[in-house]
Amino acid sequence: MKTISNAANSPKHCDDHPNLQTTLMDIYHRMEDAFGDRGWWPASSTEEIIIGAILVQNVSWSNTVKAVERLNDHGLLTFPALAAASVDDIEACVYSTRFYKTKAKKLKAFATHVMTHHKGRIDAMLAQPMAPLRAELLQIYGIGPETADDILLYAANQASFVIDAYTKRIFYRLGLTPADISYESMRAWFMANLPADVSLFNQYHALLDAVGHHFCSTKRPKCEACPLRSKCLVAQGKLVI
DNA sequence: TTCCGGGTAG
DNA sequence: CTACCAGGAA
Repeated sequence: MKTISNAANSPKHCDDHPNLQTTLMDIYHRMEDAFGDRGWWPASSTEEIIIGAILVQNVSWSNTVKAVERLNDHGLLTFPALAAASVDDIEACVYSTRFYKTKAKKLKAFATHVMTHHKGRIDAMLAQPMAPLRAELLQIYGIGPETADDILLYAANQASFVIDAYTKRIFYRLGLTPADISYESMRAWFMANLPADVSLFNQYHALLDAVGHHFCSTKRPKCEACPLRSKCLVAQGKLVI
């Protein structure tokens, strides 16, 4: 069994529910033994991570990659360039992302925000403390809670736990959270019961995505091969879906 | 709640 | 051929 960072192994900031932390780390290690290092977020710059996070909203990763590459080919993979570009030109680059008109508006809105409020310096914007930065991100058109946490974790390297549809589905099936839990409640639950470690949160979300994508599908989950089968109510026939 | 509305894996 | 994808706005 692999070991992770020291911070992730020491129950420093979360001694209210030591048993729950043990459970969450057990789940983590079972997934890591199965998938190894996922290496999220695959991108070569901070700006590319943010642009990709917006484009991938409810869109497949393969279609997102096409759009990022086209933006790069047209010199639009920076916020100064996006802020100056026409919406029509951006739309042409991100056509592969299903809601391409909405995506183009979102990219331009974020780029304009960085230019207007931070003189184009994304690094300065991301250097703010987590709470005010998260609040600022949520006020930008096109940035909801999941994308804000993607940006905080993968672009700003701050320990904000990302919740997505896979996370909710897997933990409901594990019997650890309600089916209708809110985004903010579930994020707070993870962050209250795990050490605030960027590498741990990064890997944890990436591993949940892998389990969700490969095993824990909405219908016909592949429980027999799932690394979490021994902890899961569905795999043990105790929960019908 | 509904709209958005390309692309591909199965 | 259908299902559904690293969501968010109105």
